[in-house]
Amino acid sequence: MTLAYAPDAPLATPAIAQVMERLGLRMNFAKDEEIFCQDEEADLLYIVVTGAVRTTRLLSDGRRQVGSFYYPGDLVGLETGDLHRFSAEALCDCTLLVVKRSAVKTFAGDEDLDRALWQATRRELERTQEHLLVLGRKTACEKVASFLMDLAQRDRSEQVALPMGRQDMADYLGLTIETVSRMLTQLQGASVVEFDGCRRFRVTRWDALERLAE
Amino acid sequence: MTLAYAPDAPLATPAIAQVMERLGLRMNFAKDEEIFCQDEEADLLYIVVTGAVRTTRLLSDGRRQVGSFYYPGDLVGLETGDLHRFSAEALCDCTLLVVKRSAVKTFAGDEDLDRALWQATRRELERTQEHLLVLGRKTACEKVASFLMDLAQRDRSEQVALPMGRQDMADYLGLTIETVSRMLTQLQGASVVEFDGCRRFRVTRWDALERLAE
DNA sequence: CGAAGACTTGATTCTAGTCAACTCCCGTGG
DNA sequence: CCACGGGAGTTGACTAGAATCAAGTCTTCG
Repeated sequence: MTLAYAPDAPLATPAIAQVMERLGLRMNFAKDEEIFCQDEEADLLYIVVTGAVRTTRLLSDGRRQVGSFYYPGDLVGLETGDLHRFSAEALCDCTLLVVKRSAVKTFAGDEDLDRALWQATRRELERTQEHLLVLGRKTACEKVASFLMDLAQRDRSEQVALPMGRQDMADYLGLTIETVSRMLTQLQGASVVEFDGCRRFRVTRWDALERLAE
Repeated sequence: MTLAYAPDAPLATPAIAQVMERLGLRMNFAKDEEIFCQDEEADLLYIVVTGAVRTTRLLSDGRRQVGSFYYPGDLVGLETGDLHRFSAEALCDCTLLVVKRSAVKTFAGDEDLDRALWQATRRELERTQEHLLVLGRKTACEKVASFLMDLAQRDRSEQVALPMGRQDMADYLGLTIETVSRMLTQLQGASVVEFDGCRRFRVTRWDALERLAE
């Protein structure tokens, strides 16, 4: 069954982007630089302008879960009440628009903005629910296939870039790097995808990928 | 590390409950009756009055993921854009308050209501993120332990009721019923919890349960 | 060119899944 | 009230899939 779910639609609407442009500050982050930290107060809201961001959460013994990846146009920092429940880090050098929540709040009367932020929160929830299904009920191969599928759908060009390393993929999918690597090799062996170096691939058989992603 | 996370706080605020009381309809559902269906249009919003509800999502081959359980005071049906991404079913005979989204929309000017609904969506997102962590990075034992912990925190009485069967627990935790059963036996063997029949338990060692839940 | 880090591959282990039998409830009807 | 039956839950033996441990190889970058 198919769901009306567009993983590639950006989270920020024009209404939000406009306000953030007006009130916000452009900031650059280096690869792996921390944008905000788990358990820190959630003061700011971000839009990715260029580059990509990951959110992560650590268990006390060091196990890590990647919550999500964010690309240009995505709102980051919604995933939260008063405290950040995840950390956010730059996946590569990137530029973000940053704005104080309190500054956004002075626009509270602005119905469009409120509605847009709520809408964005709902879309974030939808993404998280898709992710839940992947973690709970898919095999390693299905996880990796659906991950590549999501990326390829977002970036419709022939060559799809993987902005994250194997460890990030593994921690996103609830696997180890070795298992991710093996599944990638397997998908290549089945001529479903074709890698050109380890950070760039091409889907050679969409139907097969779709079927494997379940 | 501890997070300011209260899994037992109901999702509906007084502002929402008040409007729903005014505009809503009380409906009864029998055990296992469908409340709404995956891929159906999302017209209605629900508050659990008595009983409990589960949301589920099916993969084409029959694998099932339980999205969440809802108890009295919880809002159900937020988890959605225009189409329901999950089905909802009564876990036991239960009563819900039902209201049309469009009816709520006529109160759009009501800032409190809008804010409360957004807030509720954010709390739903938080719950989903906690669930994500459990599915992605915890072992079978930790999954079961943290599940029992959540239940026990919600229902602070000595004897905690399990309103769901083993299959629902398994599909919520991404396990099989056999594994859930084994882990429950194990936790009992370690004198962490004590079962009185298979639908009722008591936490005998909170510290141990907390440690096992990670 | 050399070194460090990222990725892949192989051998082995271990956790959770599968399949099958068994037990315990619990409700029903004699 | 007890016997029976069926569904839910538990337990055991075995298997499969992913994790772990340990080399390797490929990249990238100074």
